[in-house]
Amino acid sequence: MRSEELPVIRQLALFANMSEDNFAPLLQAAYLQTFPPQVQLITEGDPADFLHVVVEGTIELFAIANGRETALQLLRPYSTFILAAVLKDAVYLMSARTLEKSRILMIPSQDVRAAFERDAAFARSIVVELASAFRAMVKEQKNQKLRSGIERLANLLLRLHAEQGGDGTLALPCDKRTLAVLLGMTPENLSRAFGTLKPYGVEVNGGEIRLTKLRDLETLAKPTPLIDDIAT
Amino acid sequence: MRSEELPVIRQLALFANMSEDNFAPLLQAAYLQTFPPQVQLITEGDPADFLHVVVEGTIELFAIANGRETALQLLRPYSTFILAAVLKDAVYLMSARTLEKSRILMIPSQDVRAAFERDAAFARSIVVELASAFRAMVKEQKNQKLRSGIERLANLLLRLHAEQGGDGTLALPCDKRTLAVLLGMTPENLSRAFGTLKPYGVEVNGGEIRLTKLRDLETLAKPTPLIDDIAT
DNA sequence: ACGTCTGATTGATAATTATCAATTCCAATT
DNA sequence: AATTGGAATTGATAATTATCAATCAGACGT
Repeated sequence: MRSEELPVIRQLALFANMSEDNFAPLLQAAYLQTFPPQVQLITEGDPADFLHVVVEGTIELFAIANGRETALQLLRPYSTFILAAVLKDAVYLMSARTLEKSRILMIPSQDVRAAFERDAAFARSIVVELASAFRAMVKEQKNQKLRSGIERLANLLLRLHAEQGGDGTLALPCDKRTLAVLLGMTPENLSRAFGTLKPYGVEVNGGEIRLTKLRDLETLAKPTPLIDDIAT
Repeated sequence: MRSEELPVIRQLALFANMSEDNFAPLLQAAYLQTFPPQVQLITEGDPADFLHVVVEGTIELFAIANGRETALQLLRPYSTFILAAVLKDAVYLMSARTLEKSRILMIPSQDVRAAFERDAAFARSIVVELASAFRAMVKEQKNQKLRSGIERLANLLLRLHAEQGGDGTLALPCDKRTLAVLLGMTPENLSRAFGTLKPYGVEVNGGEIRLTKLRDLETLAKPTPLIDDIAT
């Protein structure tokens, strides 16, 4: 793999502390590919052949059972995904598709596992990444089981608002259909939830949202760092 | 720490491949304590000072927000918990309490992190353990978002049944109140769900369950390895 | 055996969420 | 400008789940 992205990849938390001797062969074996929107990259149940890194675009992790589909996570640069399956040499538990044109770095699983054995700094980064992913899942679980749909939406809006500068406006990261399944509700209910939030200063204009009564919205949402902080 | 459990602890997947030189000091710093039922061991939001290992008994991981409480996991020997918080040196995201008299091994966080740095085999075990925990959370997320309450109960019964020998009977691992919140429903609804499952051969007698129409129950539950297999 | 307590169940009702159908909106074409 | 197709919204209704209240059952101690 050769590309102008190499320096930025090198700087990712996962690779930053790796020795050059171990980084170079890892990337040599990797592919950097661009995919159009709505392409399914991986399918749950398949063996995990590659560790994926989102370099550009948006990826949706989703799962299907009983004819129902749900979204589990939305990934933006620079996130890895299915690290756990790669490390356990197991099958994928989630499927992944591009939501927009996306560039994905794919590193063969065995190379990742080999580098883990050889490079202690990489091993440390892997563990931090994995622990973070675990904690994100725990938070999502709490979000899902302890909050109503409206509360989940309110908190998501507050989080996006904060992430995007906190100037009173925010842009939704995907279409509302995907947002709905991500929040664990139907598109129809999401529409109604936005309606319910109108008295709390939520003005919707397509994918652009204005929050005019932050205080009120926060009172409703009751955000807590133990669910809503990305970092911790 | 001195005890007759030392050999069995040594055999746990997490420690089995560790060098004796690294294992001994890790356990020297650890505590093995017995707790009565209904004791809260850790509280979400507190800094993660110890890695916990259930040596005996049952532990419930739970979380509270908005005045609601939910159970996230039930742990039996020999499971570790809050590994992620320990590795990230972060606060607990979940609280833990004993459900019955339980013996817990507690290893100071910094010793775990130090051993991770020093012992490559331990590092590998940690990663496998963490990856497994992550995948368990993903499965639980899918279980929660893709299934109705009755389906979740049906699948849990099938899983317990298989774990306990598959002879047509099974014992619930905790009281029904805890079981209900674990399944993401109210105790009242769990009662009714059991009622709904009666035509599918589910006979309830306190915590003892008989499954007399396995085929029918499986048709309803539609279990899938991508949610219900512990191992994968 | 008796009361007492907690957990479990049942009934009645309300709140939440899903489903189905029908528009409406909007952007991309022709 | 008209057309078209997908997304979004809205309305009507149903299913699911929660809540509140009351009762019941069993374990426990006296």
